[in-house]
Amino acid sequence: MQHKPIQILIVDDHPMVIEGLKTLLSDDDRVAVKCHFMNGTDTLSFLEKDTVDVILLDVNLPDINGVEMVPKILDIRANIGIIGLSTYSEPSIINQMIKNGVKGYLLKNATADELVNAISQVHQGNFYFGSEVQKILVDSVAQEGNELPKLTRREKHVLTLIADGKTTNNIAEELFISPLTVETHRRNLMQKLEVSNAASLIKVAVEKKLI
Amino acid sequence: MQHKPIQILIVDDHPMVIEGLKTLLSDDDRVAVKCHFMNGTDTLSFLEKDTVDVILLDVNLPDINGVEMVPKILDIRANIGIIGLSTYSEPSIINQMIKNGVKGYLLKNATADELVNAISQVHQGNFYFGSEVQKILVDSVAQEGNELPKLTRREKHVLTLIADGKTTNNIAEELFISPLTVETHRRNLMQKLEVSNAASLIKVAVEKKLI
DNA sequence: TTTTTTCTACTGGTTTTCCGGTATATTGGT
DNA sequence: ACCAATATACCGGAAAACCAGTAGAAAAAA
Repeated sequence: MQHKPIQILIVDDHPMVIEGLKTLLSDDDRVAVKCHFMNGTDTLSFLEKDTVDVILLDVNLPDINGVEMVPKILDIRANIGIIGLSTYSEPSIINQMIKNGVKGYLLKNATADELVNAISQVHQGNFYFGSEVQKILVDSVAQEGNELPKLTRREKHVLTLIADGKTTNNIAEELFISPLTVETHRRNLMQKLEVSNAASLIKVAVEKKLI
Repeated sequence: MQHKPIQILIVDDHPMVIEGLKTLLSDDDRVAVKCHFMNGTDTLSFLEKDTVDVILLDVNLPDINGVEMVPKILDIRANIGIIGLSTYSEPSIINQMIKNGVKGYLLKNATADELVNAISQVHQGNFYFGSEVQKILVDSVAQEGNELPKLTRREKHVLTLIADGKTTNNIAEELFISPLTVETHRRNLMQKLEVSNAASLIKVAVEKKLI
């Protein structure tokens, strides 16, 4: 006996991607695209009234960030499976998405097979991640412990001022504190980020997106 | 009398985008998608034997960069209209593409209307750029003159070593030159990028994508 | 082949950063 | 009220960076 098709909701602001997904999924009768939305708010208000089994969620929406969408969706319908979709594989975003509760993640170069696979796996309560995405997950496990150190508010502030080319004295004047204090902050920053001068301090700060 | 439909070639490595484009264009009988390829080499070898009127060309291909594809295509078939396609609007890429000879550029959030419009305009020998893309073009004209200073090969090298936290002496050893020379390079770098210390040097270098 | 740019190198001096510590208010959370 | 984290501040000294100016080789462009 034939199962009832898995109801799909597509959220993506690119018409061509929406149409593409619909076409790719139309050949397979295990899935059925119920509807689509091109922004976050419409999606959420739809979910208040109606539901689906699996959501294909683009991370780059015009109104609400995809990462923020996930908990909002799960808040309304806890048992919807969410599959993240994006063009490029940015480790930080993928990690965030997974933390927030997506069950799958695909890049947009996924094939129809991968798509249907992901959907049915996620619908059964399993996880499914595309091969590139898996590679990223492995990498991020490998460098576990390399978590970015937490900087205090003051340190972040001083950091940006250093990046602006201000000297210790400049910064001290600007913050109405002693230059010696500023230096202490700078030294703590360098220690936390494991560097030995301001130049590489800025480099790793940019790399770790602290600026 | 009905015109012969404009023959289209799609080049994109995302199956869902290909299908989406085909679907979006299928409603309009002024255009006809002849075929598609998912990489640059296949595209070029096709063009050796056959041709089309307009190419929809993704800038992110697995093998050949989209920017480099443009002259290669025009080299084979000078009178094909090329429309660039990308997800995000990066000014430098768009400028490069235009320099290389694309007649249109769209972001992937384009609607079916925009697509068909762009295609027919380009086919008639005109230009067509999406609204976001136009904004970028205007911006890049507005800040003309703010061109990034040209760094010499040596300067770039020194710059990266500074970013790695190396001191003047370290760099001198590594390059087998006098520390005084390295310092001269550093000073020239700071002058060219209009900063007064290594920290902000790195910051602007990153901003201007020199690292 | 000239001319220009780039790479190299120096003198001499000032400023700033960096390092090893130490230490006390202040604030935030439980 | 208490403890941890944060922000504050200091000393003394070494190291490195920064500034202003000059200038000769080498390489690239005209």
